[in-house]
Amino acid sequence: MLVSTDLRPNETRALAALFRAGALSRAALARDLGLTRSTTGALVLGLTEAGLARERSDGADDEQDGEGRVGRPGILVEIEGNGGFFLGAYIGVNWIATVAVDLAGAQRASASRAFAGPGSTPEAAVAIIEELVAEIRSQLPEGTRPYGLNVAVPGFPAADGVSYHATILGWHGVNLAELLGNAFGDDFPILLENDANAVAVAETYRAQPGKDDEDALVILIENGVGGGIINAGRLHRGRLGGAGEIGHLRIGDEGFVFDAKRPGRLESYVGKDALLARYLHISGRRAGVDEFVAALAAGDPTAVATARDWALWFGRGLATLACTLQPERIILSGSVNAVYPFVAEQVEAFLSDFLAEGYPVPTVELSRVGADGPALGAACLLHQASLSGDPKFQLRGLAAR
Amino acid sequence: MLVSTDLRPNETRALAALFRAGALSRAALARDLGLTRSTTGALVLGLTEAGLARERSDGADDEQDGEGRVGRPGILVEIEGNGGFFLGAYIGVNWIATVAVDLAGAQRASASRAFAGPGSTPEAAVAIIEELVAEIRSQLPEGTRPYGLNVAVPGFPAADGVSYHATILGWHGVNLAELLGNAFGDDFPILLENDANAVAVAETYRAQPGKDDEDALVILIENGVGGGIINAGRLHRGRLGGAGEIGHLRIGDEGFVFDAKRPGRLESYVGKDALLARYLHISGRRAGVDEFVAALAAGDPTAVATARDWALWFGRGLATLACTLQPERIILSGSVNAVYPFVAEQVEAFLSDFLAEGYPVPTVELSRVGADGPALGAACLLHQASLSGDPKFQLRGLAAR
DNA sequence: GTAAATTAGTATGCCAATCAAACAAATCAC
DNA sequence: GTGATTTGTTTGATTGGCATACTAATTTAC
Repeated sequence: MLVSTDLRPNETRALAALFRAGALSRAALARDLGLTRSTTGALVLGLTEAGLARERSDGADDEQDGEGRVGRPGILVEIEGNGGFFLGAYIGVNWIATVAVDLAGAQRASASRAFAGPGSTPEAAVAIIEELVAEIRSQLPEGTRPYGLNVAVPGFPAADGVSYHATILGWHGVNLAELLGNAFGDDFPILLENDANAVAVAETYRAQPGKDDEDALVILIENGVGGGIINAGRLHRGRLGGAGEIGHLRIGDEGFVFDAKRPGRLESYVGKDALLARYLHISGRRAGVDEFVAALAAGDPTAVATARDWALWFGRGLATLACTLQPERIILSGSVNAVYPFVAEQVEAFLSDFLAEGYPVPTVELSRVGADGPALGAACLLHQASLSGDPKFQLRGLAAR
Repeated sequence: MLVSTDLRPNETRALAALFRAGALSRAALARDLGLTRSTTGALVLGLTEAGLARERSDGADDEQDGEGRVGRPGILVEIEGNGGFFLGAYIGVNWIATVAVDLAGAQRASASRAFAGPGSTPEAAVAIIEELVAEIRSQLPEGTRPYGLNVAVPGFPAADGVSYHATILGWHGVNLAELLGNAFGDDFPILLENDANAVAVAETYRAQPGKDDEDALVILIENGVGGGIINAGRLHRGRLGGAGEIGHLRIGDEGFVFDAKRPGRLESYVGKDALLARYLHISGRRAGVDEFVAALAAGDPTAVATARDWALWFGRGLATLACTLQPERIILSGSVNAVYPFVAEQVEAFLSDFLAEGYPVPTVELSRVGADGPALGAACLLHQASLSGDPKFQLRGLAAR
């Protein structure tokens, strides 16, 4: 009879090692885990029987630099994606999205729906998530049960750590965990995560095979400026998940848009509103981002001047953050990304000028993940928790008993 | 025959659990580790025989809220401090210090010596460390071999990750790891750590029993302003250990002391030089920190005005950092601490004003560890690595074979 | 005061995870 | 080809951990 069984510690460790490396021979895995080849052979046998790993058939052993090495070549073992699924969701201002990530870390299903965030109730959002989760679950192989659902929200828990504030949605003191718990019962564990944090994970989680200790800063620029911090491959949350709220970074005295209570903040210089307000101020033209970018591309001097001002403050902010956090990469996301290519040189020159000699200059890159970012990152966080051996997200496999 | 043997994974996990909790009964330890009581009993027997744990005799079971609980009371087991030692050193501008921390996390030995940092060679510093290490080793029980030496340095590795820059000592491109390796051979592993990072660890490592997931920001204020970031109880290093270099945070346009290349930085407003320069500007008096504090205590209006200006910019900087990192505690260290009590209210009012509603306000505290901070923190980092199961710092015990 | 309930610690037998050692298989170097 | 090297598997032995008892020490109920 086939039953679902919890994985033993070394099985989880083996999967984590396979995930890190992409694929490994049994012998290489044994070295990685500090076990003997015989033990590892048995381990891999157990994992394949449980449907969590498989021998790689395709393309032979191309990725491993096996060519030129003496001795019998190994058979690469990799994670079987269908071994498990992790759900992520995003409650945005305009839409709600859900995705499923498989055990191999690949996105396997997604579904989304328009949602008029401000003005809608949390209950309405949860109802939509419930429907979308049913939809993506139907896209997954028969009989699979996800390991959890992580919901990215544009807000933060209050000081009590439970009730959520999502100002941008007009929600205050909402117990989202309870609402979601009511909807999904005890099917699987449910988590909540700030959306900017989730995007940061989506942008960096396993961005390069074999590299899982990245230091990165992901910056989201819309009207507000938010961000997420990745330290050694792990999300830096801070006390309530609010670390990375760099919009309030005070870099000057006023700002392009003035805020009496908190003047001089980063977002009042580099946010979307701020950029367009500056353009209005210089050119007298009221434009959207697309129009502004078109003017910039056409060489309109007022647009160029606006972009230069913007780049100056943006560079200031990045330099400050680079000193404080010393990331390897800074990744930009949001609609203002369309402007960045026009000022990349200026910003990066400012950045490296500002940093002390010998200080590593981070690269500045544009987002790779698209609109699915928050939901994808939320799912990746579950994937990470499962492979790190967190007992709450303990992996399971099918075993003959 | 007694031989030294590596600990098995569960033995290390048990020690880590004992360290977190201070002391646990075998039954409580079993629950913590997810093992049965019988297994845990055997585990504890092994640890006590290996000289790494012991039953607590003193003061009975006071700390555990054992009173009023039904059932047979447990016998508390705690770490035997003599089970192992971790060495930390600090190369300062004026002195070199070394300390030893035992397996229970207690400081057990220290020795220091004056050192004219700028002008001295790295070789001279290493020679002094060698002597001081011999000195503190002689203070430890016979025959103990430390698990490692971690040296806190006022500098950072270059982009190559190896050669060190310590501008304040006048050292550039020094391969400290090699020099230390030559001095100590393969006696034990040797690490290097930035001094501000080490202080951050010293201030937070096991500050409260049972709490090991603190989010804190430690700020060092001398002429320069540096710092270290603790995220969930772990040091946030950034790419080369330079995270927390908040002195370059740009919070204004100029500064109390002007720096043409990087104007408006935090340290040009709140560093010791900046504070005293401001005082000179307002009062016309050239003073040291002690004199300034005396004037402040005496109610000298120019000193009060200076402190108010200082508090304003300091509050700005703290608010910015609190948003970015969301720490639970901000801990201040350095000679300027003497000024802080006079402006604590202003700074903290500014801080909570600036933070958004619902945002947790960090507490601001003054340093608890003294001059030994950097060396102590360096040693604590080794302690942490050992108990976290890092194979490089694998704990060992004596066992009959 | 005594009995019942509860929890801690230990002893015993069993299972299974791991190892060490040996062997067969597949490749490279010559 | 032959030898060297590395992989994967088999075998038997070891041991780490569990379930299940059992005894010990304390609180609660009566």
